[in-house]
Amino acid sequence: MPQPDDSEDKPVRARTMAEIAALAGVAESTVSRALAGSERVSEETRERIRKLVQESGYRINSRARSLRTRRSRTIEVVIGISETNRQHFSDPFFSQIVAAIADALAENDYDLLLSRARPWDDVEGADAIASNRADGVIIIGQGREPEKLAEYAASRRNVVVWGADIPDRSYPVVGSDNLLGGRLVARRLLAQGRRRLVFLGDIRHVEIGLRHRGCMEEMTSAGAAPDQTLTLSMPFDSESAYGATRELFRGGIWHDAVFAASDVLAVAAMQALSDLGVRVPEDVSVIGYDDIALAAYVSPALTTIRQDTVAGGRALVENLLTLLDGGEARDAILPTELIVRRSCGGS
Amino acid sequence: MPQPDDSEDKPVRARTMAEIAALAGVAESTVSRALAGSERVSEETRERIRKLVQESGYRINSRARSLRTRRSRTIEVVIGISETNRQHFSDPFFSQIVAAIADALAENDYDLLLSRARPWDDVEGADAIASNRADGVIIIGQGREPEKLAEYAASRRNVVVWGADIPDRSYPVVGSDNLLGGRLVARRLLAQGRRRLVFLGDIRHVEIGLRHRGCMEEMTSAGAAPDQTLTLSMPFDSESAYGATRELFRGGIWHDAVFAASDVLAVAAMQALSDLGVRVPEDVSVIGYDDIALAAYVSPALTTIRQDTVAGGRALVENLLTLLDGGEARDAILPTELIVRRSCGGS
DNA sequence: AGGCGCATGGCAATCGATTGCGCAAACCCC
DNA sequence: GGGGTTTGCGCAATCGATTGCCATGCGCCT
Repeated sequence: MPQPDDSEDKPVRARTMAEIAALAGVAESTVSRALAGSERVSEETRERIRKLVQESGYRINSRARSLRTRRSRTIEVVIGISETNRQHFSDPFFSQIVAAIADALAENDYDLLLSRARPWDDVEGADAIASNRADGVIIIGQGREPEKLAEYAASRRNVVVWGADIPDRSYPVVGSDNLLGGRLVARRLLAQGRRRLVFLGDIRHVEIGLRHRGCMEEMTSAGAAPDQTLTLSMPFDSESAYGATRELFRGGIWHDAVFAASDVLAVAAMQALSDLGVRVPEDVSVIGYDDIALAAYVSPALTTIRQDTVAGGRALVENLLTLLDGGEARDAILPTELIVRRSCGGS
Repeated sequence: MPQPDDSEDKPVRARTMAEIAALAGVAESTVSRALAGSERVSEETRERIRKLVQESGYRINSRARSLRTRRSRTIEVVIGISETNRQHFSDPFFSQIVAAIADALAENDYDLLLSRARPWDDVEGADAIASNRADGVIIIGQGREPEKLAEYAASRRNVVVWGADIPDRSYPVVGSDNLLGGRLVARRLLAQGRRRLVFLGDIRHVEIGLRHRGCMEEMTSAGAAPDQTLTLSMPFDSESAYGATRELFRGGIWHDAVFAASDVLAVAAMQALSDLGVRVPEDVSVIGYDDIALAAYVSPALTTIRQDTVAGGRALVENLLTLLDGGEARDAILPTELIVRRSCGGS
């Protein structure tokens, strides 16, 4: 018969700070301070408590903690692009930037809450949606209704946005120079002698609109007749781009260049061209936007505008934490660079 | 001079339930019940409170709520694959499945917390890591140390895992049949007359190991000499796969097929082959695993084993919620299917 | 020996919402 | 009009950690 045993190796599970306190023979407040590393508790006591915590597998209850401290060390990330559904989160560009944000947050000991809805879309659902769950919000993309975003952000000092530096915004932004990006694309295509462009993407999205405008302005000022340019509006998915491209080129090759608003669209367009026997880049040049990881690995490799997601994620997080700290955020327009690869005749 | 105005259109901001209660002239408890839709509060009062909540822009403080209710309606998602860093979250496969999980959770009004560390990696950092922040945990991938995962999960009833049905596990799994997947790949390659295979991937990962084993077994039982097969171990990133493939084929084409543990690796391998002037699929067949969105759009289109992320995400969430509800989870081995495309000579 | 100061640690209020229990008003019936 | 039910609400404890302020004990100085 096993005798009751009070030896030290018995692993006592502790669930609350009070239990740890009892174990250590001190008050709850002391445990709290010890765990916070306060100088008010002697090094010796701190060490004893730390050990107890280890052994008992105790974990601070972060809900109670953040109720009291009014901070949760959690940041909410919202993909603002999609109007109809959330699936576009699976676009590699978005997941790359979310990953970058996650890493930057982790370095600062923050957690990342992936939001299921844009906070300014007032849900009519009778319930009051719970909130106060994150200390700050990072919004990816200004979407098609920047006014709503601006209104939402106007009353808060804990919102930063990945997007473009547009007028009337009420929040700090980090992003690439979309106008310049569009220009760079146009210049490259013009240098190649291409003039009959197809633009793929929904220009109602602020950033896409700017890319489009930059490209158009440059084309026009170079003397290309605007009516040689076709703009195909479409959502952010491969299927749409594939279908539209195929439809367009089915009758023959009149256009000689495709500028897609994102790499995902560009890759799908190239596939459509390939399926139709149209050669890239000989017959048609294709340029994308984002420089997702796979861009370099498709065949032909995709020429694209690089958006530095790692730098972007870091800048977003830094700005947000600065804001939360009472400081001022600094907008960051990241270097915007054309990466020339085979799809437009590069090496 | 603006006169003080008490008209009803003055938007009173309320921050706590107590304030709403004061506004409505009832007790806090009544507000709580009203918002919860309790029958204990008259429809009339409920309506009045609802209206007040709307006008005042009040949001329930979810921290206080979940402290009290002991549920947060939040699920933590952990990418268990990477041993060294977290960057692999940007692998399209992982982001697809995270997206699917996010959607399934949203349908059930749960939030998704993206974790920065695997909970069983005991951080030696002196601080007790906060916890109790999610009601349940979804782990993607069993990683290279399934025992640790098993130990972690053994003591809880709120963990589900995307992975393989291996012995000694202590948690429900959802996943594809990796062994069968490997077999299907081998059969296809054998049918094509390919016998000199290269396997790309880290077989220490449980799932990868099974894919590898299935493939090997099938090859061997078909009489292919095992020593004709080369296994290249590597992490989950494009660069490694590109480099290793290039290195291997630089000297000439001896192997006639590549089976990569993931599509990302496969695409990179194809790029390396293409850069070396090796033709796919004429000289070398390439098959991947996952069927990420881009697989159909690379050129040549990638043959691969499809993992249904949408069904998987849904199954994971359903199982987890069932567990949380006190029910029993049902392991789900999803249909495992070879999608034949050009990269192995398909249409 | 008395007094002062510092180092440690405990008390209790607090964060905001939830909920078991009990009370009061209203309504019914006889 | 009185007793018994409903119906609708309020009281107060509770979830677990944090923190301002006070209390205790000890060493040290004069």
